[in-house]
Amino acid sequence: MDVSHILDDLNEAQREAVSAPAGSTLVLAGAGSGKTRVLVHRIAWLTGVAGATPWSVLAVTFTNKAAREMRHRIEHLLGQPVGGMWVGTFHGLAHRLLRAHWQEAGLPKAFQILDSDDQHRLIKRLIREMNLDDSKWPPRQAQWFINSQKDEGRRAQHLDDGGDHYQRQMIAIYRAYQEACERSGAVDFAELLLRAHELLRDRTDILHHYRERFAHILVDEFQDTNSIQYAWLRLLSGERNNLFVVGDDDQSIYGWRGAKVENIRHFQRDFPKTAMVRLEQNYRSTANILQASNAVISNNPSRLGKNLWTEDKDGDPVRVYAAFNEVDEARFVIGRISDAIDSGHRRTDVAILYRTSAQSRLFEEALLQAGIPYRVYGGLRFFERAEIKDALAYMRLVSNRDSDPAFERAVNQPPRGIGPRTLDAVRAHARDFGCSMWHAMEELLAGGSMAARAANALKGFVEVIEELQLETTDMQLADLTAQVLNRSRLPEHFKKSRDGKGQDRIENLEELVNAARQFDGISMGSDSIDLPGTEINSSTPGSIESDPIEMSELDAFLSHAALEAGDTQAGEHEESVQLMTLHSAKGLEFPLIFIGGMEEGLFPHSMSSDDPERLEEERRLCYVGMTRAMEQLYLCHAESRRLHGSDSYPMPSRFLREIPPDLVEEIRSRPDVSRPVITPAGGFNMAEETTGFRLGQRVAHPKFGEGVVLNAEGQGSSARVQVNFEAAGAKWLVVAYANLQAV
DNA sequence: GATTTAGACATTTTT
DNA sequence: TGTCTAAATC
Repeated sequence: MDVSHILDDLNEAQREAVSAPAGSTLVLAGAGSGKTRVLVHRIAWLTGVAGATPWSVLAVTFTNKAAREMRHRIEHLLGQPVGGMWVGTFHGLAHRLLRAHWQEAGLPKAFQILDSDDQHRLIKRLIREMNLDDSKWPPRQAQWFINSQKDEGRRAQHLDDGGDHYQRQMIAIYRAYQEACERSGAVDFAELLLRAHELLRDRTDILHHYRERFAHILVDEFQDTNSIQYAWLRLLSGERNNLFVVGDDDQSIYGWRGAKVENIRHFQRDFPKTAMVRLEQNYRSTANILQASNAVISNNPSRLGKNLWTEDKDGDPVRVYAAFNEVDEARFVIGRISDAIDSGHRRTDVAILYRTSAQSRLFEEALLQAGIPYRVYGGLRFFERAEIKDALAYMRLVSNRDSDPAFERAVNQPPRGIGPRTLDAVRAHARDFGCSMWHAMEELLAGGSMAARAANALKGFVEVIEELQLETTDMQLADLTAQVLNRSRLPEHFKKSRDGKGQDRIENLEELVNAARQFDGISMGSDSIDLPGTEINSSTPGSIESDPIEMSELDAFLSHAALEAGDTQAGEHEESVQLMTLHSAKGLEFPLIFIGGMEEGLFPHSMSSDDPERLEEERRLCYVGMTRAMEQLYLCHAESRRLHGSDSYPMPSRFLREIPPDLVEEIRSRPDVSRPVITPAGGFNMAEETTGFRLGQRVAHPKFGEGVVLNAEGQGSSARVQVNFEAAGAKWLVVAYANLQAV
């Protein structure tokens, strides 16, 4: 294999990282410094130059998308497929381990994965069953509690309530939840990681096997790892310490979800001989954009320190637009986008970023009005849609009748006359005998003590599932799926709905059959089943793991649906402007970036601005957003914004002040346009005629300093204006007495 | 069992 | 202000 090109087109720091000697390596990779590139070239270097087999390489990412991209780029660079390499997400890899060693992990063979929605429903149900008031004990909070405990590696029995009521109750819910999961053979996302960790921790034979095998472990986005993921990596790396991690502490924006930036610092402590490489040359943005971003992030005290530089030209200044209100903000942004498109930019060159998803609506409306196609990131994904989950629930019952979450979902969907009272009886019986709901239902039916109507309804359901199970044995996955639609009568049910979504739902269900067919096609080709989030090896000679993973097509497909929820919108690859939250922009780049809502309270968000650590994370989020821009960066804030129904007069974000003024071009609200004002008399009027000031105009007050005119009312001597002062906030002033000066 | 209405509530999200 | 959920009602 010709490997000469592996180091050729890399800069010095990248080369140093890629060819680092065996042992632990920490690569601090700034935004746009070629992070993925280094990872991919490192793998190529290991297998091509250092003599490692693809077999011995484990590469871990956070998202399926990142995993796919990495594999793709490795194969492109090496010019051949790399079988045997494990490239996948933490969850995908943990899942694979658990499938291979389900017995040792204490799981049923056909264990199923609960997604967050399943988890939420289950917890909600349990809280009710425990006779707790779910307004006092919100399921969301319990879910958060359970997941954060698992992320820290803690089981319910390890926890101590410390005499605290709240704590005690949460622990009780955690315990009940875990028992319910065991009964149903269900594993949630956090459980995948925790179980996989416990498996390696408690079974030295298995641990040694994988330590032997994975001589090279590489981790992407290391700053996003949580405690259990880091523990898992340490366990697996063993004494060899061949851990190659890439990350950027300045881009850590998922602390709220358990990610520990400290892991980067701990890494150097835990692996004392770590080689550290900084990638500081940026290949993405112009010098002005980069300098502005550097200036903002430098306000964070706890950084490892990095200073990005570029050989690129200065480029345009960062443009800051002070909008009159949120509508004006959207109008301005869309106006600039039209201009950019007219002057030859593609729509896909442009992204609008915002802190909260609710902000997208105004931009969408403005884009719609301007007739510019757009795409919003986020939202429901294919396998998360209600109708899809309904169908999957039937499939889950076919695979495992003890799955209570699936039972609860499918039993009366479509409605077949099984009401809350019947279900309560089934639940009570299941709880009393510690069995699954399916089992409880069978016993109740056999007992004959049930009302005839309820019993018949339940029998109808039993029949559906049993028929399905009988007739789909040895059936192809796609045919099985089609048969599920037939027997469940879900399509007929949605056909009846008159909310306009019925047709969409039916089409989605048909798409599910297609998805199953595609999945079938993939796994038929290989000699083992393709597990989501991982790439399958061919065969391992005589080892623990060479035991083929015994898993039906159906179970593989169900796992795939949970671990890889699919795209937001099917087939939306049209040339369009991209809208997304700042969080989902991480890892992407666009020639033109617009960030809206640069206001105190919104960004940094009010829920994060009291705590210094969370404020730092907000600043990192700002840094992430700014560094997405290649050529032009627009930052917008509004003088007034309607938030939850009432008006607010936010101050411009502190992050704006942190940008050196010489890098900024301020854009004023169009001064030639006066806005109409409604006078108490009832008619329209121009603010300028009645008060002498235009809306949006900057004025100075002897006591309050400078501000912007937001509103005006009244006439003559009673004319008043509302001014948003930078220091004092929004105030109404009588023009005749206020002594305001235009600035 | 479906439809309507009232009430709560409102960061960020992948697996 | 807009959306989502849950009780209330037909």
